[in-house]
Amino acid sequence: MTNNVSPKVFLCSRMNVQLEHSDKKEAILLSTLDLIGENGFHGSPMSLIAKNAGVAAGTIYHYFPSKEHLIFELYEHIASLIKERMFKDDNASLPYKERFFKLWINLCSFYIQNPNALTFLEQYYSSPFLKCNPSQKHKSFTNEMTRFFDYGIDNNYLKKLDFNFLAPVFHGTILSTAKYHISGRYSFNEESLLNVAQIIWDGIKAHSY
Amino acid sequence: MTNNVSPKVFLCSRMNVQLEHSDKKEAILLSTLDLIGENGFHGSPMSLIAKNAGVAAGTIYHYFPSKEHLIFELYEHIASLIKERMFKDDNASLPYKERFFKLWINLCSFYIQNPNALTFLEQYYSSPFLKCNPSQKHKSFTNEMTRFFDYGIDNNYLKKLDFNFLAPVFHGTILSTAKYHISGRYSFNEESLLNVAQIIWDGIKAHSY
Amino acid sequence: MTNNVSPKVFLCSRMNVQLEHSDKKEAILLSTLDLIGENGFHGSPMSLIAKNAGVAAGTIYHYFPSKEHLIFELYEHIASLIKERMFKDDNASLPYKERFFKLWINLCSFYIQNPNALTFLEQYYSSPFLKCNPSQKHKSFTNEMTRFFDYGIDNNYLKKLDFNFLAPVFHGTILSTAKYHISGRYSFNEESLLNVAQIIWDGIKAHSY
Amino acid sequence: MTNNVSPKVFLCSRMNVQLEHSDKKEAILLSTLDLIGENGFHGSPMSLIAKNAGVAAGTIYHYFPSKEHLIFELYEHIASLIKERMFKDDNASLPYKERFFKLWINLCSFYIQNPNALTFLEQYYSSPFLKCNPSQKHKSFTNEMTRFFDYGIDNNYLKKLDFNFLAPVFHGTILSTAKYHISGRYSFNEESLLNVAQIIWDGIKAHSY
DNA sequence: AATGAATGAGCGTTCATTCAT
DNA sequence: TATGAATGAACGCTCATTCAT
Repeated sequence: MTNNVSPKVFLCSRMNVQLEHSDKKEAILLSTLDLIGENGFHGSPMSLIAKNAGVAAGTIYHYFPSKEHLIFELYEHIASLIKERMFKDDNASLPYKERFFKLWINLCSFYIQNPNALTFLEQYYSSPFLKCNPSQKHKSFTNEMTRFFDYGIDNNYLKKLDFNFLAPVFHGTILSTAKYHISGRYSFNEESLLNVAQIIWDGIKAHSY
Repeated sequence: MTNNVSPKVFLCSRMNVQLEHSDKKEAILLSTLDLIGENGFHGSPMSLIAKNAGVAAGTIYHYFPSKEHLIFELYEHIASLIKERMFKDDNASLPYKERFFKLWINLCSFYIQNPNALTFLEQYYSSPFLKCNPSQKHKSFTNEMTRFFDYGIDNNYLKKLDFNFLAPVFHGTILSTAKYHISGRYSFNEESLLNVAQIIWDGIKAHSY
Repeated sequence: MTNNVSPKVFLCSRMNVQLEHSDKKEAILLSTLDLIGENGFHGSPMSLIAKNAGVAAGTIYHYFPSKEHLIFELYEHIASLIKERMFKDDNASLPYKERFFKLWINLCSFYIQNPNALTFLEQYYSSPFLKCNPSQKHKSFTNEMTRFFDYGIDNNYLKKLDFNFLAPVFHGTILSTAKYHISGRYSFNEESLLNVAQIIWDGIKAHSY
Repeated sequence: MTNNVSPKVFLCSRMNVQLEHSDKKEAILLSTLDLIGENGFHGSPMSLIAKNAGVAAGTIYHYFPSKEHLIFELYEHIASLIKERMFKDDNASLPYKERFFKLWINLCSFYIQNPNALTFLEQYYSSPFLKCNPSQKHKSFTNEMTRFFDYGIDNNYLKKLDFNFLAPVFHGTILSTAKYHISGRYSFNEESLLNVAQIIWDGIKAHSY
């Protein structure tokens, strides 16, 4: 992995971009991410989030109308971050294969560097939260991916595969790989991540390619 | 999908094998699965599990010493079921590729037919539950998969890939595909599942194959 | 102390006298005494009393209409036992001083040999149980003591003291001494018990005596 | 008795010394004392303690981490109070006999004026609470008494008696007398209390005295 | 007579949220 | 804006008691 900044600092510094209007709000979001990442929703009462953020419990309610909204807003932040990080050095002029590897590695590295973000997302997706919120951020992310895969198919880099086949393959392998790493079962480095991405690439690349 | 029995009945009928000594215990486990599948751990208080199972709250504690144990036991049941279902028609004398497709489809179909089981497992794995229990069932499942992949590599059906690369690819795509289906974003049928499995197969099969 | 039979066996054997019509009832009473002596009322659920007695929970209700009645009946047993033990070798023809020491030592020894009985009584008296039950056994015991003290006063062995002054002095020192012993703060033997009784005797004996 | 202030007000006013930082905390402690005094630990659920104190159930947990801690803190308060009250007008320059009577009467009066405190202590000592906490307060109280008795023996006011004989005699008679009074069997006034104390004094005073 | 599964009211405790300051 | 004491509904769990067998 090229980025060796510590996960929390990294995430924090990115958040500053959007949060600079209030140190407290940022502190609350980070505290929430930390705690949920470590202990899950169960283990993250508002009182602890407040304490961990260095604010009073009531203060959280100046920034977020409820715990549910706080979590939703954190989700949106992380979703933004993910999109930004994933496509940060993407460029349509690069070779397509290289772009694919970049995207795959970027996202997987992000999860590995920010395990709390991954844990949070897993909890978020497997909770009743999502059911009411078909987040705009998520759609935007999906659109970007659709465009990328369509481009690959249209230009004969990829097999003619439905996006709905490609998406789970792409994202599912990334998630599982990152979770494998985080769980400690295997420690991936850049080379081994490339090996996994290569499997996926071999699976989706056009035969002629 | 060939099996069109409703998920709950299916799961129930399999469970009978191990639970026939008590209708109540079975009802409690099924109620737990239903509720956690629908509402998560949060949304499944013991009182509701009891009500949903048609028993009194205290009755649960005749069968399970605590909510944690109830959930763990449910996990073990589902893990057993998964292993059984996945390998149910596997046979070393079949062509390796066919075996691979069978395994992939079996597991993915199980999740699709038992969405509550999938949701439950997702919650279970992303909770603090697993951290203390490196379940025997899970190890046994992993061993079986290791053997299957080793066999494929040794006999030159698969590329020489580390099991730690294969496992996330295999399981990650299955999970994501099933979740895609369950979320309603795309409705997979047997043919489309085969298409996804084909992607993975293309990614891992030996070049010579 | 002359009696060196183990406390439980002793208590048990005495109870047989009154309980021989049913081993189960006896077992339940003894189990109750044991558990309450060890763990208090809190720590003695009916289920545990049953288990400890080797019977089913429901069986207790064949012998006792409720936990409260069970405890009351146990109280009555112990109260009987105490009276019997205390006056067991009393005899109006013995020297009065000797009789006093015998009574004092008999009761104190009983408590020391049956710490569970003492604990039980302490709990019983400091519970809301007594408030409704001005037990007949207790009155009978009190009557006997009144007679003994009146006799001492009438015959000029004792100062002319109100029974209501003598009773707390007599019983209070016995209870405190036994509790001191049981708590382990000091290990009384027959000689040291006599020393304590001597203090009381010195306090109540007639000046002329 | 010289002090005829009502028990609760008296106890309350003394507690103010240590509790003035919070009316609620004081109210909770007093409510606990009242209820346990009346109904025992059993009959004093947190919900009732809260209601009786005029606070919400959850509020108790701002002041005490658990019911066990609440009870322990109440014990410590009462133990402090007892020591303070008992020795409040003691003075080494007074005649020893007078000091003895003062101490005996002070303690007995305290119990009589604060029957809930006595009931509470009885319950506390006969519960599994004490077993883990050989309270500092208790030791300090014991030390003070040891010093007092040693002084009496060294100066030939008292017989040469082991402290372990004197302590149960002293405390046992006080407890029993106060309980006799509280139970309503006999109504002690200052004179009759002195009569009881005189019995003890006659029992322990040096022959030469 | 004896069982023990089943009950459900009630317990100690937690925590999202409010509001007086 | 910020606090944190206060709230009370809801939780996981216990246990005296009942009753079909």
